[in-house]
Amino acid sequence: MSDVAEQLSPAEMADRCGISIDTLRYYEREGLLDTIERTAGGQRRYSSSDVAWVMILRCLRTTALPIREMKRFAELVRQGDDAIPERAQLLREHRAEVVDQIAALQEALDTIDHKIATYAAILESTPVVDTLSDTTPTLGGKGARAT
Amino acid sequence: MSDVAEQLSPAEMADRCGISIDTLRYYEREGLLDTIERTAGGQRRYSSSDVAWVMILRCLRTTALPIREMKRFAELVRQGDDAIPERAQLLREHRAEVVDQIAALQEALDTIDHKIATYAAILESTPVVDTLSDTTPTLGGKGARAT
DNA sequence: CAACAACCTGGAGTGCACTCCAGGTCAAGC
DNA sequence: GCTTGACCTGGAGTGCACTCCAGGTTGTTG
Repeated sequence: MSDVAEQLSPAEMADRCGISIDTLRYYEREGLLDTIERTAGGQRRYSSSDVAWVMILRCLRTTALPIREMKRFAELVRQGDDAIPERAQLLREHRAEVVDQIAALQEALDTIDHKIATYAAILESTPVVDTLSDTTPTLGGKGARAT
Repeated sequence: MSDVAEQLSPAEMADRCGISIDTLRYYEREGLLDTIERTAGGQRRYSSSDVAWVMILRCLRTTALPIREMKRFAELVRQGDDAIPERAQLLREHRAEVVDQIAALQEALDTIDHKIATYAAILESTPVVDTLSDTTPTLGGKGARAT
C-alpha cells in the first residue's frame, strides 16, 4: 500500500503555483512553509498539500497581507486545531481590509472613468481644431489646462 | 482684480491631500508636480489646482500605477492638449489593469470567505471536543490538518 | 559513465516608494 | 527684535518582498 501521491520537483512546483523557485525557497526560510520532503540527495519534493497551502499563501499575498502576518498565520496552522479561532479571527480582520481595498479601487476606477470620459468629450467636440481646450475648470489655477 | 484664491502651506496641503510633506516634495523632485509657487522667502504655496492634480496622482497611486508611469502622464499633461489622445490611451490601459486587480481581489475574497466558513463550521460542529479535525481533505498529505 | 541540466546553500543585491536627517532659513506672535 | 515652529535643501536611510549569485552537489539521459 503506497502510491505516495504526486511529488513535484521545485520547477514543477513553481510552475504549478505560479510562483518562482526563489520565492518558494524564500517562503520556506521565512517559516511560511513547513519542512518540505527531500530526496535522499537533499532535493525538495513538494506534495499536493504543499500546493494547496502555497495557493492559500498566494491568495493572501494577492490581497496584500504582509509576509509577517502570513508567518503568524502559518504558526497558528502549525499549532493545530486549537488555534482555529485565532486563525478565523485573523482571516476576518484581513477580509475587512480586502473589502476596503476593493472599495478604494472601485472608487478610483470611477474617477479614472470620469477622466477618460472627459478626454473623449474633448476629442469629440474638437476633432481637428486645436484652439479650444480644457476639461475641469481647475478652480484657482489661471493658466488652467486639461489634466 | 485679484483675490488670488486659496494658497496652502505645505502642512495644509499635506493635510488636505492625505499625503505627507515628504512625499509631496518627493513627487515634485520626481517631476510629478509642476513648479509650485513660492513665497518671497522661498517657501511653497500650493494652489487649489495643485490639490486637484495631487488628488489625481493619489488616485493613480491607489491603483498601483508606478511612479514612472505617473511621470509619463505628468509629462503628457505638460505637453498640453495635443497629448490628450495619449493621456486617454494611458488611462484606458491603466483602467484595464484596475479592473483586473478588482477581479483578482474579488476572487481572493471568495477564497477567504470560504476558508472562514470552513472554520466556522468546524467550530460549530465541535464546540468543546477537540478530537475531530480537518477542513479540506488536503489530498496527498497524510497527517492532514486544517489550514 | 559522462555530460549537462536542475538543484543545493548562505549571503548579497535589487527596485520601489517613500521617509528621515543635519544644518540652515523664514515667518508669525508676543 | 526675539523666540519658536514651520520650512528649506541635498542626500542618506528604511522596509519590504523578492531576486540573483557563486561555488558546489544531484539526477537523468544517451
